[in-house]
Amino acid sequence: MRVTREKMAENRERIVATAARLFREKGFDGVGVDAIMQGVGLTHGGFYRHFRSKDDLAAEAVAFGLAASAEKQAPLASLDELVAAYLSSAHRDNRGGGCVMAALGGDVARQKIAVRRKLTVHVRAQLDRLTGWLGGGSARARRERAIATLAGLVGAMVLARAVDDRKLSDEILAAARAMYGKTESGILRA
Amino acid sequence: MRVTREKMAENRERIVATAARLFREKGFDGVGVDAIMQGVGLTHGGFYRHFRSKDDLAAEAVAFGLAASAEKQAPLASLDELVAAYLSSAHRDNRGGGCVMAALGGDVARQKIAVRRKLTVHVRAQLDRLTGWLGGGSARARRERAIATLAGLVGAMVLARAVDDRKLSDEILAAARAMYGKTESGILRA
DNA sequence: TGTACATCAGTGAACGCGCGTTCACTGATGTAC
DNA sequence: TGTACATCAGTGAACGCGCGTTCACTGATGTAC
Repeated sequence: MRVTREKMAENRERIVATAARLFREKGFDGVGVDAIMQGVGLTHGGFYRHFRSKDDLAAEAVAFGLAASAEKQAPLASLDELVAAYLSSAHRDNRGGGCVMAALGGDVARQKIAVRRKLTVHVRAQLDRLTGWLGGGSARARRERAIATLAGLVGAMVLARAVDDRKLSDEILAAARAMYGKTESGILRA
Repeated sequence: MRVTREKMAENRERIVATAARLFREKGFDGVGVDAIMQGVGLTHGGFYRHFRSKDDLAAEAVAFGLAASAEKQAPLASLDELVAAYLSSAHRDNRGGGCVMAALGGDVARQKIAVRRKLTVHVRAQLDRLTGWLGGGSARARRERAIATLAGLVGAMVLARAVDDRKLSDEILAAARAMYGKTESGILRA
């Protein structure tokens, strides 16, 4: 049943991508190695030809999800575009393909150090990016606004997903969009 | 081994309180019935004299944690006091005794409906409370600011806990305190 | 290029383990008289 | 108030199940000649 080297590399990538999606959807503890391999179309036994443990995969899957976020953001040219995309109902309803911080932020604190470190690097990068986009004020003030904005975005998405009422969820997203985005009316601007 | 009715009631309460703490610390899937009962000083078999299932307990434990938050907030007289208490390093380091939204917000979306409903009621109450505290502007503007503030507080706590760097974590809390609190300099004010 | 053999990606049964839940049992509590 | 008995909170062994991980095996791939 051996497969070509290219096929094996492709399989490995699909395992990581599938895990990145399932972990975000159901949490680290909510998905087993079996479910991930089944999602890829393989059987669980082969998993350990690719990874030393489930924790190893978790670290790679988180890195994959964070890299995907960074790629998605690359074409965005302003804070307004980012806020509109981030605080959309499409993002809320696409937990498995969305922001790792919002989907797994609470779980990451309980994960192995490799996972936490990768998320920390990402947070720093996001803050730098936001600091660049937030005009006006001292460097320190811009940095503070970047932190408050990132926190607001992540928190709004967590709440919009946690709440069991579509109208309230939509209201949370709309209010957060108004406060964190929109260059004209947004309040977190210089 | 039968115990008095009062003792039984006390045991039940201790199970709920212990579960509320452990669930916040380790997540719903990270704590077993056995660990909870051991935390109370009982054996796991007796659990089902008190609750129909672990899910049942989860709903009660979440309600307990939310009620505890409400009680803690009762003596607070202003947004500034709330923000200072919420965005403290003591709160960050006391996940088991702190905000349910920050500790379990990400997990709640995957829980049974009873849990989600209880959290939703709490979010509404928190927003009403914040709306009352945020002076100035139209009712609609105050409500929007309340939502952005709640999101910012929860998001800042999630990030401060997720990040694997004490200095960055402290910086996140400090920046969020500056932006969401402090009547004078806070930016989310009318 | 063709052949012979070694390698090893993937399979699926099996492992030990911890989970949520059940149950026969114990013995102190609660109650009927 | 005191006695006899029913109740039932808590115990700890046991249940089926799914988990992460291991392993003997298969057979296509990769390589040496």
